[in-house]
Amino acid sequence: MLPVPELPEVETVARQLQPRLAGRKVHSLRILDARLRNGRTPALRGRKIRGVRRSGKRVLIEFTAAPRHRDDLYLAVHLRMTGRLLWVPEHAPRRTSHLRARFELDRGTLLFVDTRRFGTFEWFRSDTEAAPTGVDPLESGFTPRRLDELVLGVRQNAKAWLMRQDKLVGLGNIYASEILHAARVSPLREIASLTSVERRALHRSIRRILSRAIENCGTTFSDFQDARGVSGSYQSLLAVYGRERLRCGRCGGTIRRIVQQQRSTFFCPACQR
DNA sequence: ATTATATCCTGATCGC
DNA sequence: TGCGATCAGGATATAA
Repeated sequence: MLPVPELPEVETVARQLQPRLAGRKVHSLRILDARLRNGRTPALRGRKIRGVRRSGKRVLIEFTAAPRHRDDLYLAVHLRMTGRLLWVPEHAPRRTSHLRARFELDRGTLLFVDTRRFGTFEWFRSDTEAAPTGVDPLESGFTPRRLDELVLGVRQNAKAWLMRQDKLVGLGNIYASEILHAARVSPLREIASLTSVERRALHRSIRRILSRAIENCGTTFSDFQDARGVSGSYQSLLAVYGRERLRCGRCGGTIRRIVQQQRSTFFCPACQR
């Protein structure tokens, strides 16, 4: 199973890149896939990387101003399905398939590899401009009250709602199922019909599942020099996703797979009401 | 205005 | 063994 980058995976990528890239000077950027050139690609020569962090589901790379470029610059990399940001120390000229862009740095190279080419580059001049529209579920502003406001008047089912990036930013197909299971809420429930007790459980589950995933993602993506970079223990954390017909670890019921919004949803009908 | 659906893309897997 | 069909899903454009 491929670890599709949702919030915890993107957080992990950003945390691992930060110490390696912060302070590095950029010699050049070569974009090899024209799809990554939406509008103008700003000049990078002479800029340094100030830092790398997560912004919603995107990796935000912050560049300093430079003598010839007076403004700060921000690049938001959206990994979508198969995008990988790989840091290669020194000059290790490796043959990499699906290479879409490469940053030559004063020490090492940053590669953007993306088999399915869904990934995107977006350039911004300030971090407010780069900020996502939805609420970050791990920020302090995401309170139970805020959740109440966000679901107000929405008539979608709980699964579809959780994946709306204009409400909460960062959840995808896998964690949406996991969170609903943790909250004991059926994915079929209309989101605005949840009781206050259920909404409270949902809020808790969103934060708990994401935090726990972040704690464990170090083992999911452990090695940025390996283009595969993915190993096993991720799967053992999943309570329902990909576990159709298996037993629910909480109640012993049988996990079911249904299709919502053309996407698989996994849940336990016995304990998710 | 809000919600549902088709589309992008390519490697892996499935069925015959 | 081979080959076409199907599946996977984040976000967006388009349709309802």
